[in-house]
Amino acid sequence: VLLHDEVKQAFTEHRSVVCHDAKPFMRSLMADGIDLSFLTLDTAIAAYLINPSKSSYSLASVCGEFLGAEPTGSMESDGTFDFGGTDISAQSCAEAAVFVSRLAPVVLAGLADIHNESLYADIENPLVHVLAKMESAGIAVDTAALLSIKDRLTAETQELTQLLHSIAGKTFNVNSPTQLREILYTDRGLAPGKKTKTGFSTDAATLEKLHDQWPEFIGPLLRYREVEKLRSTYGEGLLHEIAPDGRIHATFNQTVARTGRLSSDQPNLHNIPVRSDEGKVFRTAFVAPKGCSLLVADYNQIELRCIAHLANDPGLISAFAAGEDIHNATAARVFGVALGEVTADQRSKAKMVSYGLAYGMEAYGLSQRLSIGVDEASVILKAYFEAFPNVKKYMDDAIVEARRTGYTETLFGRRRQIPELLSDNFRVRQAGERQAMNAAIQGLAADIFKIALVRIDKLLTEKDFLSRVVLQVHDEVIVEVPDSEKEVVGPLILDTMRGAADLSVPFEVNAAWGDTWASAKG
DNA sequence: GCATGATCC
DNA sequence: CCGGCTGATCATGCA
Repeated sequence: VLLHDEVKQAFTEHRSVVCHDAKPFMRSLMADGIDLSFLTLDTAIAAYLINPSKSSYSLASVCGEFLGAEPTGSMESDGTFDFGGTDISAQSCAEAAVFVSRLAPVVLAGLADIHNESLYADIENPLVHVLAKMESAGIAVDTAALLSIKDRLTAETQELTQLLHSIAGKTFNVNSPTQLREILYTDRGLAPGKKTKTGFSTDAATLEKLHDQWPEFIGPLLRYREVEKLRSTYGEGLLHEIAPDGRIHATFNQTVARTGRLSSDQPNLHNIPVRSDEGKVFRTAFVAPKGCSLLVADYNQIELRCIAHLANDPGLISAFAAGEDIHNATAARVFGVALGEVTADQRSKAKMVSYGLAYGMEAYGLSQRLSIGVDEASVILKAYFEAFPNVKKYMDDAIVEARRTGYTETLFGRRRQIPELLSDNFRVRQAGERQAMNAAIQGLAADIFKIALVRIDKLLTEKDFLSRVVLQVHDEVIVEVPDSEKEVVGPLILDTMRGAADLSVPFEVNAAWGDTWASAKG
């Protein structure tokens, strides 16, 4: 049995630690006051860079792929360090260690083959420690505020349930699409919209179309859906995740998203509502502790800027360089009007096209977003590509190149294989084309953001600031800053984010201070 | 365990 | 003509 001090010495003084999925382990050691800061290789993350599309990066599956053999140990590690381990766990840990040591040179060679050494060493590897610290810090939550939000929502769902039962003339489970189908399409005899695998759809888009045929029922039903989602996922869900220290410690996954982005679970803090005022209130429950403020800093239009750079499109580049309202500038070009003559409708359409671009948009998707016909959407899309011809060329080239090589690559060398491009199935192939257009864009944004995160942490650590990054949402960081450090730390963070990469367009970073995540968001 | 429908970027 | 937007996570119902 190892003593604490020996463990501490081993992990803190050994200059080269190789590990498979180091973060949970790091976080567990952190709780015991041990800082594993000399990670040199995480074989799970290396395997992810080599192919980010796998469904699992467990030690067994990675060994199976790279070594053709798997550990036999029955105990799968939960990543925590067990000071009082049994003989059985000691045996399987030892076996796992042997496998990791065999794996290391193989995945290193794999990284070298695809020229990912610096992507790994400069970005992904240091990020492990940064994320472990972020998870371990967690974000402070105002439990009372969260409870009162949840109670209000619960009361409203109960009222709405009563109302819907009385209008339908019977009691039923409002959460059941099956029972809703019966009421809408059988009892009431509404003309069904689109179908799902199991029957007629009852999703929000379908209900909106049916609204005028039975407004007194569908109105409250849509409202119920909205409120119930907020109550269950965010009200109940977040309350369950508050740790004894009054903070939420989510997990940030580094090997899940195929584009290179991070994901968050337990709980997912990447989809806390922001669009509706009603949902946004949950952000008031994420707070700064006494004596601190939250700095919320996010990249403005980072994906569009990536497109401008990658496509080398003069129109987009000059609009960004001039600091113009990008949707207004886009609309002016697309609809052929002067900057001052753009209507709200034109701007909103241009905005939707811009959002869709990063998703590998086609006319159908745009038509759904804008609630217009596919033919009208095609006209807008055509006008867009005529106004920004390099963007069109970039998208076409991305597909051709991905089909030729089998993968796409970001500026920093992050790869994503797209075998779907060779599928016989039209639908699958077209999904592959969208991925080919999207991957280098979203992936580059992810690379840049990860660089910023690593640099921000390095800066705060090296200069012994008490400020710490507590949350990250794709293009946004939330930093808990003691009031005494606000003046110094604020500008440092913004400068770091702006300087994370050197593209042909400048980065713009929006920043706001607040006592809660909500008040910080303009 | 899969399907549906919600949230976010 | 097909048939549906990138990437995620979670709650709930239903077989």
